[in-house]
Amino acid sequence: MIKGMITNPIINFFTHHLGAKLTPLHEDTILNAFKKESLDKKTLLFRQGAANTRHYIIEKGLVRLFLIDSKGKEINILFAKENQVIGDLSTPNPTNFYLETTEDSVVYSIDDLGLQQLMRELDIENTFNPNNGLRRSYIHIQKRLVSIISKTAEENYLEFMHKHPDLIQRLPQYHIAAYLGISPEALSRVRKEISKMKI
Amino acid sequence: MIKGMITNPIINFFTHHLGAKLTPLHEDTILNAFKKESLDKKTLLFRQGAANTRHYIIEKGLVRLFLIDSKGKEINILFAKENQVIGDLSTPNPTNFYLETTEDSVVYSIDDLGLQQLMRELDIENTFNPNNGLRRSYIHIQKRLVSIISKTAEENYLEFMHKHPDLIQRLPQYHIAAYLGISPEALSRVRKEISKMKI
DNA sequence: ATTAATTCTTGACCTACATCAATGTACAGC
DNA sequence: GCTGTACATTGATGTAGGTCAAGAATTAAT
Repeated sequence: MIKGMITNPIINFFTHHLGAKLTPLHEDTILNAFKKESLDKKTLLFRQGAANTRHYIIEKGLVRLFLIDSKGKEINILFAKENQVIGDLSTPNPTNFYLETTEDSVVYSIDDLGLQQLMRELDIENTFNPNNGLRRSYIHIQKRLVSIISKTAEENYLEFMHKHPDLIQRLPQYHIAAYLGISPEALSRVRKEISKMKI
Repeated sequence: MIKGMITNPIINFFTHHLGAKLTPLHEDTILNAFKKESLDKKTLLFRQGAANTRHYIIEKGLVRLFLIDSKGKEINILFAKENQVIGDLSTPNPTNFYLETTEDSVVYSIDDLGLQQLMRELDIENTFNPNNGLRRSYIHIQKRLVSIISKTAEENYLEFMHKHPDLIQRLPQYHIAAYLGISPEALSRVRKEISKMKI
């Protein structure tokens, strides 16, 4: 076991997010279950209609989950960066989403069946954990729904800024606009207003 | 075991939603873990700030989970009717929500600790079920977020109508408006347009 | 049945954000 | 270093839905 292994994003996910305690043997089993890939910026990992989409753990880079709405416009559902997990929960059923890198990235992936098998092997399958990832994701998206309904574009952008100052740097503005549910032009104007305020 | 027990909403929840197979002894354990209450319309089950809020299974009636946004306006997060489950996932932490009956209702409730204990006793905690309720709820709210971002009030109302024709009858319009994220006046105008179209 | 309380509708006006089009800016490839 | 492509800004104009206020229609209470 080399030292760097401890901070491997997969191991990190299993220990921190799921609260599992792992033996070196466990770690080995886990690492072997995932597939590692290095990907260029703007690589599509899956597209709408694909079945059995995989779960991805990001080691390096930035990835976005998005869809194309009935008017043909992209909406960003979720971003995932280093040590975060992303995928479509409706897997193995066909997805409505696209998953794409927005930077050169290194990712580990596993399909849903593989993940279930792994969880079973490790005997940490569905620990009915009040703080499990899905529960937190649900709470998060619920808040986002409320924000989009009740707050202005400016308020939502400011909140995004405070929560994700790094993403403001790493993403083009039109991707942030497509996450906030506004047009790129509107975001540009919001930013102008904010910069006025700060002076 | 009387015959009616089979269709008890709690037993129904455990068998259908969780896919558990229950012995009569199990059923007894489950039923004893819940508290039954009969409530008048507009009864508040919990309010914002309350800790350790309970999970509710509705036997009869209709209940809404809502919050009051930063501008003082109510937003309906979720409705639950017969055989449905409702509660706040951040329990046992303090909630941001209010839970209120919109009709005279009969409900069964359990606190989060009790539910976890029950699941452990029944040894059904560890079913890593890809179609579990939370996963479906997440997918549902994700769709709703996209709809609110990308569709018009009219499209969203029509969709609600098709999915929940019964709730259209049972809820006052301002509660539906507060679910769709629009004002009651706007909903009234949307309905007028729709009724024009139908003629 | 009358009255009172809720809920719904309508009109007038307003505002946040969308859309379209043009111009500016900054990187990336050669 | 130039040139093309991607991204951001700005202005002009349109529109969905908000807000406020008044009245109509239901529903509930006595």
